[in-house]
Amino acid sequence: MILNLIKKEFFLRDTLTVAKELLGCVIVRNDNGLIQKGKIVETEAYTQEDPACHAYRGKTKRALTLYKEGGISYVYLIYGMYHCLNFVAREEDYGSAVLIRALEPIENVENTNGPGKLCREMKIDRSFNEINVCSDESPVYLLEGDKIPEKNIITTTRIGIKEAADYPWRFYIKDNKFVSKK
DNA sequence: GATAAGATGTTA
DNA sequence: AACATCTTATCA
Repeated sequence: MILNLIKKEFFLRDTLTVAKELLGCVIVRNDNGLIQKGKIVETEAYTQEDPACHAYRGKTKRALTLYKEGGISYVYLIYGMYHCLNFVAREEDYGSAVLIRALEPIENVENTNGPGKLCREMKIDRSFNEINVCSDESPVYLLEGDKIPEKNIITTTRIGIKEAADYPWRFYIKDNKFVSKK
């Protein structure tokens, strides 16, 4: 099976659409020739109008990445010990991103059913912030994957936040064993 | 400069 | 259910 790189235009769309269509796509981690791969099975959307989003309070130093043009990564540290991997969506000057919450292992990965875990497993830290994920020259990039039928996509509320916790902006693949648990 | 809270994971 | 542990944002 030939897998194509995801084009930048993919990210320059509505954040919820990007979050939904990222399901089934493949994250590739190239660590000096060591290749790790995982299929995205769970995502969450965050936008500028969303009180739970880092970009909600404007262009702070950390949120600056979110306001850049889509197609790059956004990595931040949470609770002082865990990294979270996001992909920036929308055009320049609109702050939004899609949080990757869980992967299904494909190659050289195990136990990636949580945002902090998948970053630890793939050795992703803040030096991976703002990298282009639409090029196979990058240490982390994305490939087109299975098209997930609409009926197999579950839409529900997000996890681990207090603000706007009732937004149905979390998406995951139905019956997939690797989705993070409550 | 100080302080409070956080898009989590592990352990008991 | 508690805790580990530190960056970021928001005050003063």
